[in-house]
Amino acid sequence: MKIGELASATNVSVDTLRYYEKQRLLEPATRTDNGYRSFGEPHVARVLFIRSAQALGFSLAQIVEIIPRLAAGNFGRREIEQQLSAKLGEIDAQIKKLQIVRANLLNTFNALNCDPGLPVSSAAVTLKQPGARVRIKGLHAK
Amino acid sequence: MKIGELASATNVSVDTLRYYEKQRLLEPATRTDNGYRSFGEPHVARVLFIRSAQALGFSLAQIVEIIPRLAAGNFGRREIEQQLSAKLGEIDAQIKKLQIVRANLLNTFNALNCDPGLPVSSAAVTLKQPGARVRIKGLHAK
DNA sequence: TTGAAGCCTGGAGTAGGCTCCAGAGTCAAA
DNA sequence: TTTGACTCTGGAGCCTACTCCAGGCTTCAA
Repeated sequence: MKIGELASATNVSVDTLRYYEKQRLLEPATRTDNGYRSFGEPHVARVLFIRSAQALGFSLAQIVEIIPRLAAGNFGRREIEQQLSAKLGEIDAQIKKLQIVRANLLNTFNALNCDPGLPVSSAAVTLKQPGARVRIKGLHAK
Repeated sequence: MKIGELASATNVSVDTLRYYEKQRLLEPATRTDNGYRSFGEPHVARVLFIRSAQALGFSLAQIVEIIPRLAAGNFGRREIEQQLSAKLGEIDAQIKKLQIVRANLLNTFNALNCDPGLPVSSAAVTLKQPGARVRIKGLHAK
């Protein structure tokens, strides 16, 4: 199939597919006489694999590293488990970080609601990391 | 104080401080005879404000927009509330997204643990968006 | 035959927030 | 006086994952 067909089959743009090829995420397609790329079913599977791995939070750099080892078959369950569990840890850390930001934001918000409407001029917010109280100078929480 | 001192006081690199000045996040420092920048306490407060706002998830572009209005005092509580609440929504959306990714990852992981250790060769993972079951072909969840 | 759609290549641009560099001047301590 | 730390400027580079472009060839339907 031609690149446009692969694009439709995978819902990935032709530009992106050429980019994947250049990044060695896809094996170079064979070429027809006119120089057009010719892809097969394995390419469809590969693109879907790439997209799924991305959805799991893996970067293209990580994926490009995993692929040849999968292909060679020397990628044991234990290794896959390690990669997945490392990724799980990263995601949990990221969620935790966002939750801290969220809590900080909420504190700022609450401080705002409880305060008399002072003029905001040289406002300065100071935060401490985990679940910190937020002070807004000039709008200050007492 | 010199730029290195401001850097120490705020725990922000000199490069970053010059970058902030260039981006108009910091008022241009006055200069001493030798051309060195000279900062004062307000600059410390400003840098801390910038970092705190960043910690709350605001981009520098958003911060640079907020600052002059804060300085001018024409930034009402309602407007601040709107900005904060919009940001809260963004963060919640981001957390939700990560939780989906996390669930997908966990599914992949579980599928792995329940399966007999088949050789992984042409592995292909397929995902559906929310809380989807994950199949790993060649390692497949039957 | 014509025109549109699709394909090719190499290369540049995008966003965001820095980070690093060269080459030169300044300053303070030993 | 020398050394080393610090400062200055303008500009380039980094990272990720694309996205777009020009200029040119190929294919296909009308």
